[in-house]
Amino acid sequence: MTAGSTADHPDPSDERPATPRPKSKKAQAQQRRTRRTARLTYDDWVDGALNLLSREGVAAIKIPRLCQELGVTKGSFYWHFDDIEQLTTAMADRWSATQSETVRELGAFVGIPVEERIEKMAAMLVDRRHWLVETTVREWSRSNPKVAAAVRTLDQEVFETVHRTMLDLGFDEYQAGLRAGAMVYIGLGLIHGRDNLPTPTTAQVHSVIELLARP
Amino acid sequence: MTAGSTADHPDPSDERPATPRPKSKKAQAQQRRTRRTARLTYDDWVDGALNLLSREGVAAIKIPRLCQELGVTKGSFYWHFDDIEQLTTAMADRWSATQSETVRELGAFVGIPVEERIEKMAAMLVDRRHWLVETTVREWSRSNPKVAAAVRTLDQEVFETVHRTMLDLGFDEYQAGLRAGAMVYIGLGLIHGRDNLPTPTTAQVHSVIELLARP
DNA sequence: ACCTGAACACCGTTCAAGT
DNA sequence: ACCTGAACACCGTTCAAGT
Repeated sequence: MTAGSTADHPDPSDERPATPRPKSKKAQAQQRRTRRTARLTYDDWVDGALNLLSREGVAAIKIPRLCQELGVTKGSFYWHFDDIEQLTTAMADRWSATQSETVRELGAFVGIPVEERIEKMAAMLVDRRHWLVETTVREWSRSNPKVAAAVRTLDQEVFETVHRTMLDLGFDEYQAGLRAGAMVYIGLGLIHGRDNLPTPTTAQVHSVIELLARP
Repeated sequence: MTAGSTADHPDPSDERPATPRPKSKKAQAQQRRTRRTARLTYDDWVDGALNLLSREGVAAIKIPRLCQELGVTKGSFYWHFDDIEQLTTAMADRWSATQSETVRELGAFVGIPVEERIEKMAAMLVDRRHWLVETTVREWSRSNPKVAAAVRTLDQEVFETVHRTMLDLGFDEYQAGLRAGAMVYIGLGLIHGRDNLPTPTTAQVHSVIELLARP
């Protein structure tokens, strides 16, 4: 996947208006609630859409709904975007950037003692906050390739980190890959299956991790 | 108009027309390709929809598309169904009945030696045929509560079977629940995550199961 | 009993016209 | 540069009218 040209006509310079907004304090203040006169920028649309997404879910990402939210007509939307897919792509890009926080958090794991790492991983798995976001985003990823790509990157990053930890614990390549894979797939299973089966307790998660991390 | 109409009211006898079709060989032959004169039954619609689903995916379940497929107009659809949700519900019911095959297959596991059970479970996990169906149905379940319920039942049934196996292997209640949960969540993770991470080999799946099934 | 045909609301998309 | 307003295609739904 080169560059990011989603459409079938390659014109990279046109893909994203590069946000040439002057945006004085006046405009910035007006953005607070009832914006009426201030023109919208590309970023305003993406912000508004992500805002809507988090508040009302993936079903609310409809052009009329968004236009109502921003106080403009549908024609305005199509001045900024080629189609609704470009919007979701932009949303996915923005989300990817934001979510790098989680990746950094994972990267920091490598610096700390292995025992603590296991503790932290167990904590991340049981953290309900994560699940809410993850479920929404992964549902969204089913209908959006860009989001799917971002999720895939995160999954691989998680695997790498866990894999590294297993190697640091003294497992050979095969065993480390095995156990890391099991852990990551358990995590993915938890994200998708927690509604169908009794959610494991922190103690149980901890026990399983110990089981897989012990030689 | 409230007489015998299939409106949105509790009237069990009316809920499902009970398929009172005579359906002679003539009609049955005509159903093959270009049906034109034969009237459609409730079951014809459900069959056609499931057929479409398997051939063209969840996106093809549109009323105009289905009508074109069956050679009738949209009005016909609304004589048989209250809305599109009732169609998908009927499809889910039919699928649930079909899928009981998998459940029976699982039930039969309890009768065989534990070592073989583990073999069979590993085989089911690696069987690509399962994944294709599972992925489609589980994607569908995200937008259809009836399908979601059927999937949940299956998941619980799988957990019960694995749990039983762990108990039969000699684990106590806590350990059996722990290890069964880990296995099932790994399976769910595989269904959803196989595109994001390298798919484990049969040998690897086997190793992990042995790891979790060994005291 | 089963279906047609036309209508309506709603969403995505286009475009000429405005400022 | 950014937006309005009106149009069109498409999908879900309703309903009077046909056989």
